[in-house]
Amino acid sequence: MGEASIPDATAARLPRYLQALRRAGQAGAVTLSSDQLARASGTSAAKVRKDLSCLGSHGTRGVGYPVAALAAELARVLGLDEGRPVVLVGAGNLGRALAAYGGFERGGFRVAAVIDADERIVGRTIAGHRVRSAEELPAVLTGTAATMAVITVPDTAAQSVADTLVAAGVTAILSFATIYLDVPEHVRVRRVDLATELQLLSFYEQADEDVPAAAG
Amino acid sequence: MGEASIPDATAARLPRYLQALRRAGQAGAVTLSSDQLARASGTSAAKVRKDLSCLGSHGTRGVGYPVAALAAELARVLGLDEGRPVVLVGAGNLGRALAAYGGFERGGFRVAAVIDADERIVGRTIAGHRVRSAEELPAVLTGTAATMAVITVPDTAAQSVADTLVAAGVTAILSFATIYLDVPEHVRVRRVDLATELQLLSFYEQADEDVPAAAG
DNA sequence: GTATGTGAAACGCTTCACAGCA
DNA sequence: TGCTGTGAAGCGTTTCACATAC
Repeated sequence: MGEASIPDATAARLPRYLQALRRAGQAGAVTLSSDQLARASGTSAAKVRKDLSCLGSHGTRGVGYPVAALAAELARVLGLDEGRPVVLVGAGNLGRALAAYGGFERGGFRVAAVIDADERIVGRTIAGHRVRSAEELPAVLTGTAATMAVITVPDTAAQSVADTLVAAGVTAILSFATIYLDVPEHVRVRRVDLATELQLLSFYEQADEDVPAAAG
Repeated sequence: MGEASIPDATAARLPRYLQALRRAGQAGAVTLSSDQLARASGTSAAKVRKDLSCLGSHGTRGVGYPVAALAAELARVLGLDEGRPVVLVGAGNLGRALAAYGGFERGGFRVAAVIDADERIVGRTIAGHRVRSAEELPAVLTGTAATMAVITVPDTAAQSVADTLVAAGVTAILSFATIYLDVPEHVRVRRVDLATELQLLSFYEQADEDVPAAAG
């Protein structure tokens, strides 16, 4: 059949394959070999083949993978067939930047609403959306049928926002707060944290200095 | 001894431990058990103990880990002893938001310079830094001795910026571009991508819908 | 000839279970 | 009694190598 059950490590790479395929398609490519796809998505050819074999056999031996068909298949598996509604909570610097960044639309999503607790911001228009107040959050979620949310509020408010979101039926949260959110088991949270990423890079820099003979 | 060689999976969790410890310390905690630390950093007690054992024995049986001493040790291992200089390339919406976000300082870093190619932005002051032109990049890197950089420029410019950074001695890059950067082996790149994160969340939502019997 | 699809081996990470120490 | 530190077992991921198909 198709995707019986996809390993976590594979799932985490599917969005990157989709991105690489779309870019290659826009550049005019009709087929891509596992090696080319690996290069464009920063993995290895063996991983690409193993990963894509989870979705069924879409490649042609001696030729490669059909760019358009595989991109469509990946979009389907990822649940991106139609612009999925996402609610953005927090219209501060970061929230506004993300809304303007275009990452939502580029990724196949639709900003269904923008929410902020600060009354000075409520009513403004950001990325074509009138910012709505925190009190409206439950009603907005019901109205838009959104089950995905992005949180860019300060740490102190993040847990309370998450609780409200979960109570209103949200099951997937992308959080830019630095704290670890406590949510029910059926809710998926992914965290993005600038400081953590930089610190990890810092660690590897230091480690490489200590052992400079690695690439003898 | 100390950290003979730290596994990748462990290294990736060290920043989270540090964050949790600093927060607990500010809240007045003196010691933390592996279970408490696990809860605060979103992992498991077994992982915490295994991870921290890589750094040597810093815990006390029957008591837990000393918050202040362990935080200091982690900061040392991560190379955060003094505010490490980081160069921010790209002063658009996202770059400005990150600079204002406070993630650099909170993480133990210092913004050494802000760079942008847009002449309309050059000369403005962002987070206390006068934005400098792209031509100044090599000189700025030499002058600040920065080896870490954050890239928030458009995809089309990202590879060229990365090349310049690498040529000027940068060995760690945090990129918000969606493309995969091609860099020499000794350079570490970490990518943060809103669309990828959302797509992965979307996949798990869809998967959970298809198999709703998972949690009996 | 060229590139996919896939079993099998190798590797690393996580979990378990408990000895050891305060 | 409570919690750390750690060998060993269990599990998932990556890599390898090659049969298979175009």
